[in-house]
Amino acid sequence: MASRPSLRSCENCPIRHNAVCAECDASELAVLERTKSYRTVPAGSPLATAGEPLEYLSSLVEGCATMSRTLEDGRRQTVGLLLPSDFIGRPGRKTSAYDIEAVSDVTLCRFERRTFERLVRETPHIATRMLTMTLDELDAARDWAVVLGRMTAREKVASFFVSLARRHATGSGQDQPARSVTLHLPLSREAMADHLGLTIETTSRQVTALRKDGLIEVPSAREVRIPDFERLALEAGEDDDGGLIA
Amino acid sequence: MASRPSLRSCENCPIRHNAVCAECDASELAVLERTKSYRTVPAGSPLATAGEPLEYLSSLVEGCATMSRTLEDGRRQTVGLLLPSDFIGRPGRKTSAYDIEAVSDVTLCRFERRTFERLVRETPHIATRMLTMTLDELDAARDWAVVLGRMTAREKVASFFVSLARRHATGSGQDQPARSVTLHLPLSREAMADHLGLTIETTSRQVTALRKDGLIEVPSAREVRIPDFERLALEAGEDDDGGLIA
DNA sequence: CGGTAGTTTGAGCCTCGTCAAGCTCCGTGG
DNA sequence: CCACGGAGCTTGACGAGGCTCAAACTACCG
Repeated sequence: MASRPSLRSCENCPIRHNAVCAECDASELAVLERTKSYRTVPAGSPLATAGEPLEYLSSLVEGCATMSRTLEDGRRQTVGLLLPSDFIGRPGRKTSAYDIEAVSDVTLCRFERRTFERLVRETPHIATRMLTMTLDELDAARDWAVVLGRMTAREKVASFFVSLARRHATGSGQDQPARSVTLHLPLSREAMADHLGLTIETTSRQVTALRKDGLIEVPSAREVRIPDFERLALEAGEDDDGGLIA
Repeated sequence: MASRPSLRSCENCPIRHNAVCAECDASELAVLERTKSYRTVPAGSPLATAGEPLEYLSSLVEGCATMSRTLEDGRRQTVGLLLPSDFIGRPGRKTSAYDIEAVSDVTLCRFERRTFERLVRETPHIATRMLTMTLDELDAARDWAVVLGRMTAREKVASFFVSLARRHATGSGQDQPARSVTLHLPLSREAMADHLGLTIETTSRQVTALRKDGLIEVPSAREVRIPDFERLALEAGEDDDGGLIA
């Protein structure tokens, strides 16, 4: 959680090979190092507000944030879970379409919006990486729509743990989660509920049910151990290839 | 529905200014004209199958298609409604992530996948347009997640008509639907239900309810007239700016 | 030890899904 | 001209899954 000693150098950056800069060569990195700036914000702070100007575009370096929209009557839906290497903001747009909130202490690698827009225009390696990342996010958003639209509460909760385990694995360079994994939950039950389109009570009940069925262990409210990943993935409505069951 | 007489020329193409080619200049269009080919497919035909190779990337020129995923037990969720100017397929990926099905007779402007990938690499105007369109689709997918996760059946159906009216308006060059609009529904009740994460029965009941409340008129099962767009938008959980109520 | 935020559990209700029947629209054929 | 049949849509009755309201439990912190 603490900042790395030499965060200023792109070479040692923890998200060097996954973020928007992933395809950049040494000379392009040099340009980025001149224009970037870091900012850390404590858990609970807003990083952006729906409809409000967003002056900086950034990569999330450390921590976790949620992207959500809240309706007048208080209903809230999280539309994206932001983890290290994820990009925040949209080049070419002055305002944020969503509320973005740090759910843990967060470190950002920021670029002034106009500067970054120029970088996208003039650096093909950034433009192509940006496109690839956006296409990946689009697939993820559509996959999540299947969860929101068609899955039961139990499947939703199982799907959430499965996707967290997957991102944890790819984040640490594996391409498949190990058979058994222990996850730290970045989200409270309430934030999980907002992500899953459920109430906090239903979410909690389903966590309990999965635990009683031996599909997960819950050492503390913010930790989940998955003893058999494949079995949980099946519970989430997937086949063993990791695709949704055809 | 019938093909335009001179569809071969990009200049008169109905989606010239909205599709992936929108930013191209005359010389770039000339390249596209050499490599593109048209294909028409009848309503009900598959354009792609989840997990199967997709040889051609294309722009939808005329008609309507759905992008969906079906679970083993038959539950289906539509994750995108494809209308003229929408892009089909993902450069850099050999297979389709979703089932894509023509729901009306469809005309496609196609490019062989490898050819198009080269075009994206070598034509900045295509790459930037591709990025803009993908970012727009991402926003649309996230907005739809709010509908799927947090809206009631009534709000879902109202939201669908509202978004159809908006796309109808922007497709015909306005930026706001007129106060009263008549829509042809491209989707059957079943396809609507799959898009909304509802059953066909609930969808039908909510259409009836909106009609009885005077929010819509239903001259035939495939037509909807919206007498007061603002009033329907409010029913869909939006404020008068077209954003979701803050 | 008391206070508070987060979580879990319980009881009852409501919305939406399920199952089933009936209706409308059309095309076909007697 | 009407009987027939099928697909798509609507309507009804009923039940279940998830939401609401409420209370109790836990962990953490002053």
